[in-house]
Amino acid sequence: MKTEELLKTDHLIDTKKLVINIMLCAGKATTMMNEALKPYEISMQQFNVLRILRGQKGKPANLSTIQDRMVNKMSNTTRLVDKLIKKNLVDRCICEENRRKIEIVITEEGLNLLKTLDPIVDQLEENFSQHINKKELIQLNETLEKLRN
Amino acid sequence: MKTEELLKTDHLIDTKKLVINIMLCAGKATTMMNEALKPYEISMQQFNVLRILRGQKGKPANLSTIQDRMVNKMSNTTRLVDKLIKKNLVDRCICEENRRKIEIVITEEGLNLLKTLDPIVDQLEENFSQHINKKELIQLNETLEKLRN
DNA sequence: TCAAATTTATTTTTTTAACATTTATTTAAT
DNA sequence: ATTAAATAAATGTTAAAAAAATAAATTTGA
Repeated sequence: MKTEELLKTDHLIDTKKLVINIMLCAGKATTMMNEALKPYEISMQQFNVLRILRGQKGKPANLSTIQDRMVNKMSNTTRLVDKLIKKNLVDRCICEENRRKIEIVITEEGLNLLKTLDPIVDQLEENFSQHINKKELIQLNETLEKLRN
Repeated sequence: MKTEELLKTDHLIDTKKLVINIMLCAGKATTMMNEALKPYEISMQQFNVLRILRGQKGKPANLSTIQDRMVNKMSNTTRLVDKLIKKNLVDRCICEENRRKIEIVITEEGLNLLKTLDPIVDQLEENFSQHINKKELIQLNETLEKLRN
């Protein structure tokens, strides 16, 4: 094998490793999250939608806004929101300016649930990065952001 | 707010970012993978099981071995293997030494499919890390491995 | 204006995952 | 040797997610 090919193969191994590492880390984070949220009978996706809505600071969000900001863009946001409505964590009404759109807001109850969950999730996120130091953490975020382009 | 608290808050923001970044990157990789595999009517998980079996180099694997090595430990490996059998990509028989176990091997057809998919997936994995340089790639893998502990 | 295209959301269908239960086999204990 | 416990996988059921099809409202452009 030529040197060039060797270098190429070597690089390929690292890129393969990267994909696996990313998947395993994401899997670990997902498992941690779901376990922490389980007692509250809320899924990670539902939790994330609630956080997106809180981030709106009262301003209602429509479905496509939520979908855009969701981590796992799932196709069926309607039903995800349905479930949150059933639990009284969010409210929905049709937007009067553009009747195709719906307006979704987080309820008081939803905000309270988030208030309960916040410290739990904070702790969990801290734990997730407990094996790396501050410098590595910052560096890691920078590199991961490049990957997302 | 005291300096200590400020530092803590600051750190929390970075750990939150990390979790989101990891999720988004994993989501991107998953999407890329699934799209590439779609024309071959095989899911990422099925593909990974095939690769695990190829890695056995002829030596049969039993269900729990496969499950252990899978990236997303799913509860239902039996049915995943069922689907691969239906497509003639793997074979299954009961292990004679311990008849509780089953022995799973990849078929010639499965190996051929992998041969077709290999360059496609290689390319995709290279693309995934195209925005970072070699040094960053190696550093990234090292840090991610620490996270997995 | 009014049909065609686009946007936004919903519904339906299919696939996958999660959970509990069951069956078959083996190992260990009495 | 017989029973109980443990292991390995399969099955059945229910819930969740993904994909595809449909529906409704709005824009656009002749």
